Amino acid sequence: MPSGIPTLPMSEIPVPPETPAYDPAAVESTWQHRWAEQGTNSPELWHGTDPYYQLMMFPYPSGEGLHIGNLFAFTGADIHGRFQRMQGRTVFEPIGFDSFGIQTENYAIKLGKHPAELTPRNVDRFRSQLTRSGLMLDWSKEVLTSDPSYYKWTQWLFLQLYKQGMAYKKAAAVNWCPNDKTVLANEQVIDGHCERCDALVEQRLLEQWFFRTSHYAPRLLENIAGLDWSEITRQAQRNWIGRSEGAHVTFRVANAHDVTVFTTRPDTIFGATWVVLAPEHPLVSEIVTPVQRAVVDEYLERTKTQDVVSRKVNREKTGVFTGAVAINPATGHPIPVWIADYVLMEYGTGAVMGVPGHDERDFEFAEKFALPIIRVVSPVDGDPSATLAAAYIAKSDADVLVNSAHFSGMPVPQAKKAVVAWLEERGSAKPVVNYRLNDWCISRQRYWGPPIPIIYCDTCGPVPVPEDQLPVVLPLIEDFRPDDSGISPLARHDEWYRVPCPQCGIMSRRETDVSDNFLDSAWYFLRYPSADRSDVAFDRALTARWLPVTTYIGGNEHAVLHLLYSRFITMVLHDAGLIDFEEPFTRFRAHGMIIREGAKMSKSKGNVVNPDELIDRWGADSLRTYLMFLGKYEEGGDYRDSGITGVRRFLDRIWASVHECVTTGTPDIAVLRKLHATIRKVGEDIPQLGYNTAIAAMMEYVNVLRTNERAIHRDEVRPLVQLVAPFAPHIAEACWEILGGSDSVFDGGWPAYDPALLIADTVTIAVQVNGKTRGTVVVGKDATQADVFAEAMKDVNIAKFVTTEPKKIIFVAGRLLNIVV
RNA sequence: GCCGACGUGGUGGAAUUGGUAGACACGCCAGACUUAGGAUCUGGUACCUCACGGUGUCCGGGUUCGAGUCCCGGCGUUGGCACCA
Repeated sequence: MPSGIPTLPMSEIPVPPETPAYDPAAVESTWQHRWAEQGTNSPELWHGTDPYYQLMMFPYPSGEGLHIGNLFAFTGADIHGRFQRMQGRTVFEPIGFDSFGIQTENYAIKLGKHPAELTPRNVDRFRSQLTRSGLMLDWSKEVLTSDPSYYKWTQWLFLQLYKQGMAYKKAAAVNWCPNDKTVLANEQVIDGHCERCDALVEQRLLEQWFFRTSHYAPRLLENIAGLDWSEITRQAQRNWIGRSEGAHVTFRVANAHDVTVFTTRPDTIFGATWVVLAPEHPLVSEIVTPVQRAVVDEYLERTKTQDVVSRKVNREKTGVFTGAVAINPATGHPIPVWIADYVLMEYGTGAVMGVPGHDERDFEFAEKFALPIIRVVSPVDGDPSATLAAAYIAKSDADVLVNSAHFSGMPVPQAKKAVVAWLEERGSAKPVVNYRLNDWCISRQRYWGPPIPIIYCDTCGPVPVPEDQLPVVLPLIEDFRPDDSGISPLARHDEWYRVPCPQCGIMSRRETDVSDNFLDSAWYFLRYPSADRSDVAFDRALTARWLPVTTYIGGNEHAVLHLLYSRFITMVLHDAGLIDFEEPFTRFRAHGMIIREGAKMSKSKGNVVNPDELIDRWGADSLRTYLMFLGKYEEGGDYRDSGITGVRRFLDRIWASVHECVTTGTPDIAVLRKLHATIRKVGEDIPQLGYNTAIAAMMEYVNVLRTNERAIHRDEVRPLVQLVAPFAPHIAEACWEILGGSDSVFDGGWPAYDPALLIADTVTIAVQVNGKTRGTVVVGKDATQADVFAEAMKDVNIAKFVTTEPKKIIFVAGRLLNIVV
């Protein structure tokens, strides 16, 4: 042992006091009570220095209770928050419950209970589970989205959007889930099926409230570049917003309005041999010729009643000719105008030009209806007259236009601009950027949500409920279940919805839809600091002090909707002058998912693990640490029952070391070196969520600490207790107290490492011959290439491979020597 | 179809970002202490080989003194978008 300090001979080791067994249940309940009594986890929001807002995605309080996935997510966020606190920051780690919404309502229906009865029960269970998990939560700022004191402000928020012109009502074909009996947002429809229950989704036409998310599409996209977020999440948002550059091109139609199409390939216009409208396109009825009227009407009827699946999944092309003729603005040739449901009214202008030579869908359409196919793009050395057996999609920037008048021979990228410019001069095109992002439909024909605060008056029209009359309280009704009438359950209660108009006083009617559950969660982070205030949604000064959120941690299943809606709401509030920032989450990290035996945990697979049982058996500290040890936090991991024992042993050894340690003598220098290396490693890993490797490093240290029969010095364990504290807070507090720490270990700072102790006197250098490692040599830290080579040649197992004069020697100081022969 | 991530022992996973592959842990094997062990402690554990040694990070090429890491081409798993013009 290279230690300068001799270890004590056995006879001089003081007999350690009897070590009490580590009893997690006792330790954890003691400290949970103490934290609650002393308000340890409730920071001083007005005066605390260096505010750090550590946010975790609040849970929906399901009937099953907290599951291991929640706990994994929360623990990771909690460790990060506790670490920041130990760095001296004032950390605010709030919690609440997303207790409104369809999930809760459906669960209540399934149990035959009322959601208002079920919710408090579920929330209570969650509270106790979260508490016994040892999270540093500030319960004094809890929010509950289904409580009038919260949804009053959700309704207020709706009114702010309304005032800003960001909320509007329109009749829209909506996705109707026949099973949940509700309208679904586009994003809740997966391949034509309901995201929640997997039923086939149908189309229905209803009057709906929308938020103008599309208005913010450019900014929502541009700002992504400046966000410190997980890259997968940023990518998902970009895909969802879906920017594409192209042009609007106008086609003249005889005796009717012009038809404008959106295209990303204006360069292919010489190959456009028809124009096609979406069935819902407003120009359809105007354009159709009398001869074609009957067949068009029949087609419209067919597509209208068609369910979403046959449209989205069965992609056989259908369509009808309208009888109308448009003029291709590039060629001047007349081309037919068709109607087909492969064109979507929601995207672009609801009309496209058919370029069968260079678009797969158009090619199919041309084949089916025998429309002409013209090649207008070709590889440079290709034959412009070669027939097309399939759509040719330009793959190379070197592809050129052909059969395109004076543009023939021009490379595609250049032609995209040139053709638009040329058409623009003639007044038939202009460059545009189009976004995939649609407006957000927030109406729900359900019961368990905030009533939308609007009153319909026969004389005044839609009138917002005055802010001083909020909240519009959701009445307790027994017949809250939806039926397939398509109207909200509240619409069955005229005693509730009949109210005088706030403007003129005549008897009017409340809006009976409630708002989307995603609206509840799109602003909860603004509410937390001001949760105890009943006079404002959020206090302006407090908000300025605590927001934007410093670090937000959550699941990537919310990468698109929740995060995008939150960003949208924040932007609107910013533009309304109500807050000073336009992005709510400075830093966002997506955690991975916990799987078990290679599969996602689910009740149907029977592989769910119950955190309560695990805490009973092993303790919350062991469970927390084990969950973090499974794998990279941002990638998740595979849960196995057997693994937790290793972590428990690790904590047992810390417990034993704390009880056995002595204050006499001095710490062992080799142990100290390892300790300081560990302090550095853990301190570097935690901020980047490298929890698994941080734990491994601490385990390594404990292995070194407990090697050999020697007395462990207090100064060798005290910093370890601090390092492990974010992971295993209860045992750390108990150990901290035993070691004489006053107050909480979380207010005791973070140990510093001594750089001098990280520099070893000797280094081990790998010696390779022709790139193959043949051995190692131990040399002084400043050894030169010659020193190392000489040392290496003393080792016969290395020297025997060096039979001739080396051709070349590569030396990496402190690392390796490679001898090339 | 478009965009992205990943692929390492029996298992979960490490690897200072091009420098001793398999840290840490589970499991397994052996030993110690025990009336006992699903407790604790010690040692071993990628594969082939008695050994010398050889092989090895999905497969095939390449760059390099040196590749799990970089490049090209496949295969597989997985996430987002998708009749989006």
